[in-house]
Amino acid sequence: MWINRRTDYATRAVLALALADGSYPHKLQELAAATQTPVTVLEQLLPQLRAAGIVRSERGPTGGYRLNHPPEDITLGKVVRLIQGPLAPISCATRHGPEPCPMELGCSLQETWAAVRDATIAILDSTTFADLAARADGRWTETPVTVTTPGTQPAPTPA
Amino acid sequence: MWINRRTDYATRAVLALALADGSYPHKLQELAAATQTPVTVLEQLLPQLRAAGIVRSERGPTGGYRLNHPPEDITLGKVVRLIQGPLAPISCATRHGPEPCPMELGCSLQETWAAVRDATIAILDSTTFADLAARADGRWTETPVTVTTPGTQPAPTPA
DNA sequence: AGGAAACTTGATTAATAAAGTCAGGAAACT
DNA sequence: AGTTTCCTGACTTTATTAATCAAGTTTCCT
Repeated sequence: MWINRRTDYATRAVLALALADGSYPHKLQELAAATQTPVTVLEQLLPQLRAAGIVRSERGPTGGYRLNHPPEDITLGKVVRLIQGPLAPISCATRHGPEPCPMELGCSLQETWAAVRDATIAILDSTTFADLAARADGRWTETPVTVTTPGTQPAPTPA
Repeated sequence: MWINRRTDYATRAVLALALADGSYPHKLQELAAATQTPVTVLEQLLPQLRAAGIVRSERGPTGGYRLNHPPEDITLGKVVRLIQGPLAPISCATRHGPEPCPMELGCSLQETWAAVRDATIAILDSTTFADLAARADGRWTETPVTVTTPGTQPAPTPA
C-alpha cells in the first residue's frame, strides 16, 4: 500500500496517452475523464511529467498533451520514481545515499530490504508503456481517450 | 520508503530476540537499547507481537520476552504483515478483496502491481529470522541483547 | 504482607504527509 | 478581442505516523 494516489493517477494518465492516437494532443479534461482523476490533480501532475520530458504540451484551443517519446521508451519505473521518489522500501536501503541503520554495527535486515528494492526495480524498470498498452488492448479499445466535447471536432477514430 | 518505523522497530526487536539466548526472557529495556528504539514504542509493539503468537512474555521481576517459536519458523513476512498490513503496493492489487480499479474496464497496470506484490511476498515469506540471525552473526556477536542493569543478576553469557 | 520490577492497556498529543481545492496568469488559436 | 487551453503556486483539509503519558496488573523477593 505504498503507491500513493498521485502516482496511480500519473501512471494511468501516461497509459491513457499511450493508448490514444499520438498524432494530435489530448486535453486535460479528456485524460481526467478517461482515468477517473480530478482535473485539478492532473493539473499539477502533468506539468511535472512535462518537466521530466515524459510528456509534451501545446497551449491554446487546439492544445493538450501527448507523449514526448514512443511508449516503448517510457518505463513505468521512471514515472513512479518521478512522482513517488526512491523505490526502496526503507530509507536505509536506497541505492543512492542510504541513511545508516541505527542498529549497532548495521543489521542484516538491510540486505533483505535491498532485495525487495531490487526486485521492485527490476519489474518497474523493465515494464514500458508499450507493454502496458499492449496488455490493455482488447480490454480498453472501446472507450479510448476520445471524449467529444460539444463544439470540438471529434478526434479521428483509428481505422 | 513504505516500511514504516514501527515495522522497522518490530522486525529489529524480533531479530534481537532471535540472536539472543532463548533460554531466559529479555527485558523490554534491553531490547530497546539493542535495537535503538524508544521504550514507549516497544511497549505497544511487543504486546502486538505477543497477541500474534510470535513472542511470549513473562511478568514480574524476572520477566521479559522471548520468541514463542524457533526462529526458522518465523518469517519476516509475518511480522511485516502484522504491523504494516497487506504487502500489495496499491489497494487494487491485494490478494484478498482488492478494491476495483476505477479506470474503465480495469487497467493493465494492475498486473504489474500484482507482480511487484508477488515478488515482495516471495522474498519476505521465504526469509526467516534464522536466516537473518545467521547473516548477522559475526557482525553482531559482540553486543548481544545482554544489558546488565545494576542490581539485576547479569544474564548468563553463553559459553 | 509488602514493595519493587516488570509487563499491559488505553488515551492523548504533536508532527508530518497526503489529497484535493482555488485563484489568478500566460500562451495560442479563431 | 475573446475564448480555450495549459501553467503556477499557495492554500485547506484530512489522515497517518510517531511518540508520550498515566494508570493498571502480575510476579517475585525479602
